[in-house]
Parts: sequence; C-alpha cells; structure tokens
Amino acid sequence: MDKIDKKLLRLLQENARYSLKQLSEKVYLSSPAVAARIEKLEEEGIITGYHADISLDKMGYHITAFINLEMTPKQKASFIPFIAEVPNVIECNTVSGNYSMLMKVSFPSTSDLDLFIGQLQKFGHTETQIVFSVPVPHRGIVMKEEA
Amino acid sequence: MDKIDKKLLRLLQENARYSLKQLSEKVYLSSPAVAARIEKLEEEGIITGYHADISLDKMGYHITAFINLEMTPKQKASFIPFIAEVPNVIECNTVSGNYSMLMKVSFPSTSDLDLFIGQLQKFGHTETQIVFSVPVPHRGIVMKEEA
DNA sequence: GATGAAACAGCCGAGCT
DNA sequence: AGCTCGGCTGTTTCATC
Repeated sequence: MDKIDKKLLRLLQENARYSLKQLSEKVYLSSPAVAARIEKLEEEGIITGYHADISLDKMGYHITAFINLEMTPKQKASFIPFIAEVPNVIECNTVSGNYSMLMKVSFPSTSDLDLFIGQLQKFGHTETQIVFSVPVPHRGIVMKEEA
Repeated sequence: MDKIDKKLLRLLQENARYSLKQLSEKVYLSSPAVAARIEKLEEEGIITGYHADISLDKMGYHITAFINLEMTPKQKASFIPFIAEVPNVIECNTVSGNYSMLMKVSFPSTSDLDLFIGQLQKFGHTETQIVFSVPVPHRGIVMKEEA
C-alpha cells in the first residue's frame, strides 16, 4: 500500500468506471501495472465492490428516514432475517445503547413509511427521523494525498 | 424507463465495472443499444455516479458511529461548511426533530472519535451511537424484477 | 435497435532495470 | 521482483440499414 495505491483508491472512489488506460495516465504507470495493483487491492479485501449510485428521488422514493429500534437480544435474532429481505432498507447497523438497531430506509411516501414503522412495532420501540436534506452526500473516506 | 433500463440499473448497482459487452449479453441487446440507454440514464440524473467501495476497517478506520447534533438554525449555517471539509464524515443529513443533523462518521479509534465529538460541542448537544456490526450493509434500492 | 468495420483498450508474453 | 514494451484479443464506437 504505497502512494500510488492510495491514489488509485481515490480515483476509483471518484469514478469506478475509469478504464485502466485512464487510470494509468493519471498515476504515470503502464496499464498492466495498474491492473495488477487493482487486482491485489481486490484480493486483499480493500476494494469490496463497485456500485452505481441511483437517485432515490428520481426512482420515486421521495422519503428517506433513519429509524432507531430498541429490542431485546432475543427479538434481534428474528429481526435480522426479516429486515434483510425488505428492499427499502438501505442499511442496518447494530449500535451501542439499549440493544438497538439504527437503519436507513427509503419509501415512495410518508404513508408507506408509516406502514413499515407499524410492522416494526412487534419488534420493539421505534424512533424515526425523516431526512429533509443532505448537506454532505454519502461518500467514502477521503484518502490523504501524502504527496 | 422500461424493464430493461431497470435491469441495467440493477446490474450496475451490483457491479459498476461490468463492460458494455457483459451488460448487453445479460439484457439480450446489442452493446450500442446498452451504451445509449446508460448515457440516457446518466443525463436524466437517474445514475448519479459510480463508486468503488473501500473497506474502512482495512484502511485503519476501525470505529464508525452515528452522531445526532441538535442546533439552532443560526448555528447550522456555520456548521455545514465546517462539516463538509471533515474527511471522516461519511454522510450528513438534516433530519426532523429539533433542527438536528444526523451524521455518519468513521475514525481510526475511539479517542479520535472523542476528539471530534469535542469539536462539535460548540455547535450544540450531541448524542453518539457507535456501530457494533452491520447486519445489512449499505446498498441501493432493490429494483423490482417485474419480469 | 441491429449489424459490421474501424478505433480503442486490455491482456499476455518477453526483455529490461 | 516489478515495470515497460511489444503484439494479439476483445471491447467500444460510429455509420448505415
């Protein structure tokens, strides 16, 4: 993991569809060398995937919210398989404080969100925060240049 | 936006580095047709970008947390430019309830996180939840097949 | 949207530092 | 050992139908 690897990570975070050619020009190496480095980063588990970002709003998902759910450990066991199958769940984390889960969800409307929150009641107490705006959009960790 | 567009979105969410050739085989279309559809999706703002996912843990960021910050509207104005420049902030949302912001952050250790929370005190009251595990990793909205 | 040709990028080997 | 350079293969792009 040297300076060049970090720069490749930064570039691929910025645009995962850069070609090897484009990358090789930006880091002043040949494309086979870049290909080998990227393959190594993937094998080491440093790069875990490449994903297209899709506008939730344009797809009709106008309401995004964070839901905090407080449960007992027993309920958690049945909750996780359930939540993994709900397509509206963008992420779900086990967090500190009262055995709770914090999840990010997205729905077409507030009534759909309300319906979902209703389904969660059997697992435990919920607290919901609706997202109004996103001053800092989801991004990866910014790599230090170390130039 | 037809069935094929949705399938392309699903495929690019899954792996943004699929070549046009691979995509064209999966949707049973020619590669120029696929290229034109993707270009249209990008222009319409439905696809907003392509990003490599990097393991925070492998990069030395072992602690991830959600921080809720309660502020007055006035403080918010000075807070947003500040927070946008902190590389450890993964996302930051304005949410309902007491003019608060909910942000996701990542640090090498709990003491780094503590230092950061200290910096936030001048903006308002904070509540922090540390992430223990991620049962459902961050993902896009799952496209309905509509086969 | 499909087809075919031309430009381009990626891949594998050999040789170099 | 890792990189660069060559040529061969596969991919993308453009013009035409």
